Amino acid sequence: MPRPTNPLLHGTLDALILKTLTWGPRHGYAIARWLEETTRDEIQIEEGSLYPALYRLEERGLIAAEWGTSELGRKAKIYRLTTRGRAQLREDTAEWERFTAAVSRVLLPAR
Amino acid sequence: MPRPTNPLLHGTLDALILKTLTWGPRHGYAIARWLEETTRDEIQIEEGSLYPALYRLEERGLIAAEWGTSELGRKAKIYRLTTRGRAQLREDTAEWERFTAAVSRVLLPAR
DNA sequence: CTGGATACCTTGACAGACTAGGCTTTCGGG
DNA sequence: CCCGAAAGCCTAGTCTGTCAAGGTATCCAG
Repeated sequence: MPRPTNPLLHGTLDALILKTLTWGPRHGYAIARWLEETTRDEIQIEEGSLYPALYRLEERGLIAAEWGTSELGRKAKIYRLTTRGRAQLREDTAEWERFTAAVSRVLLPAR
Repeated sequence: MPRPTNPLLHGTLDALILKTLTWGPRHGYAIARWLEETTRDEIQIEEGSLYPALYRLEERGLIAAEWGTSELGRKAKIYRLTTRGRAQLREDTAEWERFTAAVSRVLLPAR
């Protein structure tokens, strides 16, 4: 039973990527693996979503890329969080908390 | 300063509408007003999102419509939750809880 | 040598919220 | 009496962002 494509991810992926990079620079493929592991496969990161997201973030100056080498010795594009990215993450996180709190007030009242 | 269009809403609007109708039948306009009030304006329901969403839900048999009269005596389309809608809401809510829990594990670790 | 994992990239489709209009009716104020 | 705002509903088109499905190249195991 494959998980249906998840519209809930809309808008949160960027923040998830930024947060991942707070633990240190990583290449794209590793970011996806780490996210899936951390969310216990609850959130699947498709490569067709991942790479466009990385470009978006780089273009906005929130992350910076540099070609390097993966742990396994492969060529890989290593991303790191910029100062602006760190600030954006704070904003995104706050926004996300406000939003989920609002939805919870509707969906899960009296808990 | 208008709030930028919120991609986070993607996918949650349907559940919010269904949940609203668990408190009794309402017309579209009232659903939007109730949601904005309950979320303290945190979530703005645009009519361009609302009405298409209502059609979607009606087409899926999750809500049912009937022309009637609003509290102010105006002509209004009154929606009520169907049995299938109630079941869908349970699923959507569970899905939403799983998803937000996963995101929280990433975004808000060690809390 | 074949298949799978690692790693990156891209095109096109699609879903869904939003913009920006439009319509009618009612009501209150000037 | 007129005008504007609020109550209600509707929709065509745009935009954003995820996804499916392809592609490339390298390396290693069997």
